[in-house]
Formats: sequence, structure tokens, C-alpha cells
Amino acid sequence: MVTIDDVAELAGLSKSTVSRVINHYPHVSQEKKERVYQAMETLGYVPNSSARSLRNKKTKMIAVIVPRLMNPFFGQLVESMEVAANQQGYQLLICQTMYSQDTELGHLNLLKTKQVDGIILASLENEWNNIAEYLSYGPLIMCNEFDESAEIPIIKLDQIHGGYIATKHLIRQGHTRIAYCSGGHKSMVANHRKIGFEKALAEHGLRFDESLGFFDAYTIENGIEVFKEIHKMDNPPTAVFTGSDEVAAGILTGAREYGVDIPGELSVIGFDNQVISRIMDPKISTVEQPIEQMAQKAVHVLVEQINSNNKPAKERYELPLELIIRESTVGGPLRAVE
Amino acid sequence: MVTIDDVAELAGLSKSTVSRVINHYPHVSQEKKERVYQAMETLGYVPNSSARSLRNKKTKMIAVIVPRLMNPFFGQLVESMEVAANQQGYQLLICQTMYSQDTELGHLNLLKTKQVDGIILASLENEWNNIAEYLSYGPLIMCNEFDESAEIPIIKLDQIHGGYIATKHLIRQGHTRIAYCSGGHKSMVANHRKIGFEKALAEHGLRFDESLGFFDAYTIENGIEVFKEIHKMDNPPTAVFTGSDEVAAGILTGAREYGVDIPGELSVIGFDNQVISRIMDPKISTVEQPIEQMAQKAVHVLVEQINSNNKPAKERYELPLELIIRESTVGGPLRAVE
DNA sequence: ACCAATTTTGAAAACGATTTCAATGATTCA
DNA sequence: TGAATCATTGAAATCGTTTTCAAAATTGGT
Repeated sequence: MVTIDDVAELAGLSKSTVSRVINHYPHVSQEKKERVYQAMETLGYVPNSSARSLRNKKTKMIAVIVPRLMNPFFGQLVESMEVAANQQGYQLLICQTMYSQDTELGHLNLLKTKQVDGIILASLENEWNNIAEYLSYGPLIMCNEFDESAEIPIIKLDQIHGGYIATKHLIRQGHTRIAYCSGGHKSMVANHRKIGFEKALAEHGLRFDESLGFFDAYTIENGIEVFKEIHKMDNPPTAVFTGSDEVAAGILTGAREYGVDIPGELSVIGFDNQVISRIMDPKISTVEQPIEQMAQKAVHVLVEQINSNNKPAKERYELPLELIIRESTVGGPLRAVE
Repeated sequence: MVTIDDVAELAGLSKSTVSRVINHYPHVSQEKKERVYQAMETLGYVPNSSARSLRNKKTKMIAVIVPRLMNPFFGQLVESMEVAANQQGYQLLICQTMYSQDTELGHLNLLKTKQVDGIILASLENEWNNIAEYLSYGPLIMCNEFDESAEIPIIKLDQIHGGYIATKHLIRQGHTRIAYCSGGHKSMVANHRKIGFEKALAEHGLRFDESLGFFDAYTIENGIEVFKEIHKMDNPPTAVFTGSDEVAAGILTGAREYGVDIPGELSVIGFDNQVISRIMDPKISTVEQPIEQMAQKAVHVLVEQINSNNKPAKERYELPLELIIRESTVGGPLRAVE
């Protein structure tokens, strides 16, 4: 392996000088600079990053913790983060919790062992007070998923508004009996959507029928299950609010199997504006989330935290959501209200 | 930051002994062992991994290079790789090329700078002879995408067979005029599928009509475009072979828009057995690829390479593909052959 | 031509671990 | 009991950088 000493020797200089050239220090004569570059070139020298990290106490790596990549929301989030991280000169390490608390804590150890300079939490399996202690080892920020009590930067979406506009739309179409699907009881994202959902109901003097709630729906398969449950109800809902386009797609798939027309007999709204929502038949109304923007902001904020020597910060960024009306919620049997 | 010296001091021992305890060396008395553990515990000591990497010349990190994560095939591949890597005590760094040659070369520099112990190439933007030189800095292996001339381990799928069985199935349904879609001219995966495709045709005395070839189809949008092209042909095909379920889904979407019945007027077969193939209407016939198995094997082989001190190896592993018949290719207007 | 200020350089000390080497202490065996 | 073996420990070197410190070389002003 060719080291800085080899370069120094070939160039006939000390390694201090070589190091200075590499790091673009001022006060190096043009002549020596060129001799160093020449030597590096002929030797094919590249600095060893472990040595650099050790000395600089910076690894130029960050990690992102997500539940799993197959979930297209997180796939997209991580894709955008990787690009943003590279642009800022960082490598992105990917950590999946697979919904396990222990795995999550295991990943947080990357901070302790100084394998990464900071971590983006896009998933939250453990209580915040079990995570907070890791803060003393390096910066943590939250992205998408969050816990208000955490005194760290949070980049999130306005989920309350998201739940609200989606529900409002259903109500405007004349629905009064609306089912609610979401993924995860402890997710604050899901909680906030529910708040928006109920806010919209309340504005129209409606109350949520608890028997229409489904709180463990993540996948297409779950969506199919949900449809089956709904289908056998005596007094079924006329619309269903879902927490993801996949679940919505599952409901459509279930409905097709049972010959139930959507939106004719049941309206369905998704969440995320994933490609799938555009190609299902009928096309799924949904709520668009600015994932790329959120990912970029998160990387940016984390890098800032890293460079500010982990100076405590607790900024909050909230990005807007947008309703996208397609076919799965319009032209149903109910007349539009207002 | 608490270092091994702090532990040594508190335990009243030398750091050599502490190191030996950490690394489970034999010949450390039970008593000192306990004193060390005690000290580590009270100080909350965790070894610094940059220091370790520097000394051991091993980072316990590997990288995987993919085009992009949004592509569900690669999303699934990376998901499985991350899990497998963790199980083997490695962290997975994700590198997207975004189809850029320069970006790919940039990622390969991770090996030069010793940021990773090895790299899995699941994407190949550059010619192999431009990549080969990196081999002197650490192990490289290919997974899925490949170049036969590369003298490194290759874990791939039997794409020739995949192309063959899919086409054979279409021919059995009575099709003789079959369009062919794939992503990427230089991809050997695509090439092999084409070979299988033509082999099946040849077996039935059919020849491929070059005007029915589409070679830049990756996404749903591309699929829609392909459908439009086909739709305005004077002598359109009665079936289309696609290189991915997304493209197949795009064709279905295009067909729906134009009121063309599938499989009634056009049969479509996908590739991958992604969820989307199960929920489109009609459900898409496809070829199942054992992605998880391939991912695990790849990680395994790479780790082996790393531990064998990069001893040259050029094993080839070929995993089988399986035809999955659903609705998009059966019950078409043509009578089944044989 | 001389002094002060400023560039430019190199030797040596970090960074935090692991490993070699040699020394000590304990044990075995005759 | 003495020699030989083996288990146990610590001092110091090492991995490949960056940075501090001080010395040497240059510049500028008079």
C-alpha cells in the first residue's frame, strides 16, 4: 500500500508538506506543490480514510435508520438521501430495523463506535428516552417520523393537514361513514393523520365510529384483509381513508375480487402518491408528500449539525402536503356536499 | 471521549491487557478479565472503530453499487443484502450510479481509500477493463449484472432460461408475432434474456421481427409509450415480452386507456414477480427471480473473499428462474399450440 | 545592508487501537 | 530442588494521517 511517506520520499519532501498540499493549505510554494502532485500521480496515491478519520475525528459517513427498504416510501426517501449525502461529500450507510427495537438500538451504536458522524432517524421503534442517551455520542435528527419531546432537529410533513384535506375531500363527496386505516399505533405520523381526520369529521359534526378503525395496515396484503373485513360488515362505510397507497391498492384488489365497484360502492383514498396510485384501475386519489425535498433538508440539517460540533439545536421544519384527486373517490353514489 | 487508556487506568492494568480482553484472547486471568469488564462497564467504553480499522486494515463495511433504489428490483436486492451483511457483522454502504459512468467510478474509489473492505457490483455502467484496475485495492464481485470476461466471482440468475421459458409460454398460447422489450443495450442480463427469447422462437421455426424490439424500456412510463407504439402499428404483435413487471404494468395501463383488452387482444408477460404483478388487473404473468437468495449468496461470497485476503477467485453461481402464469397471458384469442 | 515580519518547511507528537517482544510468575517434571 | 515449560502481563512499536512547534528561508522597509 502506498502511503504519504512514499509520496514524501519520492517528492523529496516531508510528509507534513505533502499533507498540506493534499488539504490545500496556504503557504506551500508552487514548486513543491507540483512536485507533490507529480509524486502522487506516479504512485497512484490516495489517502487512507481510516487514518484520516482517526486523526480528524470525522468519518464523512452518515446513517439513516428506516423500517425497511421494500416500503416504497422509504425506498424513495433513502434514494434521495443518498444523492444528497454524496453531494455534500458524505457516504450513506443504510440501517433497517425490520420493526425490531433491538436492531434499532444496535444501529444507534454506530454513533458510539464513531463509525458515522451522525444519524437520521426515519423510523422510531424505541421510546425517545431510550434513544436520547445516544445523543452524547453525536448528532441525531428525525425525519418524517418524530417525537415532539425530543430536543433535536425534526424535519417532518404536515400530517395533520394531510389527514385533514384527505378527509375533507371525502366528506365533500357526501360521505359520512368513513373507515380509517393506518400503520402502527405508536407512529406519530399515523397519530397526526388521525388528528386531521377527526378534525375534518368534527367540522362537519361527524363522529368517528371506532368499529371502522384498522390500525395495523401497512401492505397490499393488509389492504386486501381490510377490504374483506369491511365487506362483511352489516353497516359498512361508504369510504375509506388509508395511510398508504399500497393499502389503498390492496383494498382495490380485494374489491375487484369480490366484484365491488370502486368508487361506485366504496371510495378509497391513499397516501404518498406512489406510482402505484397512478396505474391502478381506478386511479387512486391520494396525498402527495414531498419526499425528495424532505430528504434533502434532512441531510442538509444533519451535516450542519455535524459541522457545528453538535451544538444543540431543535429546529422544526414542516413541509406541506397536497391533495391529488383521481378516480377512486369521485363519481361515487353519494351526492357532493356544499 | 473514553479510550482504552482510561479503561486500563481504572482497571489498574495495561492497555495491552484490556485489548486482549476485548478481543477474547486466551491467557488472561479470570480476575483481570473481570476488572476490565467492570471498568468498561462503569466508563461506558466502546472501542473506536477508526482506530481499529487503521490497525486491522479492515473496516467491516461493504458497499453495493446499484443504478437506483426506486427500481423495486434493486430495492429488494439491497434490502436483503443489508440484512445479510449485518448478520455477518458488516455494515452496508449504498451507492447509486443513477446510470452515470463517472458516478460509478467515484463509488469504486471507496476501495482505494479503504473505506470499505469490498464491493458488490449489481450494476455495470463502465466497461469491465475500466473497472478491473480497482481489483488491486480489494475484492469486487458481480451480482445479477455481469461480464463473463471478468475474473471475479459472479452470482447471477439464469436469464437465458428466464427469457426462454417466458417466450415458450407465449408460443404455447399460440403467439407467433411477439414483441420484445428490455432495459439497456449493454446489459448482459438483457442480452441473455434476448438469447433465451430467440432460442424459443427458433425452436418453433419463428424469427424475430426487428421492428418489434424496444430496448430502452425501464419504467411504467416507458411501458405506456411502448403500448402506444404497438397500438399504432399496421401489423401489431399479439404478445409482448417485457424485461420488468413495471414495463408490463405500463403496457396494461396504456391498453386500459385505449380500451384494448388484455389478454384478449394482446398478451403481456412481465419479469420479476414484483407485488405490482399480483395486483394489476389482469394479474401479470411473470418470471420469478430468487432475489433474496441471490443477495445472501453475494454477501456471503464477498465476505469470504475479504477473509481469504483477496485470494483470486472466479466462481460462478447461477440461480434458477421460475415461470409464473397469471391472467395477462392466458385466454387470449389464439388457440394454444401443442 | 540590517531588522522585523512573513512564508515555507520538517521533526515530532498526537489520534486510539492491536501486536510483538521480552520479562515475570507460576507450574510441571525429574 | 532445579531446570524447563507455560501462562500472564506490560512497554513500546505500529497503522497512516494531521497538526503543533520551531527553525530556516524569504521578503520588505529603511
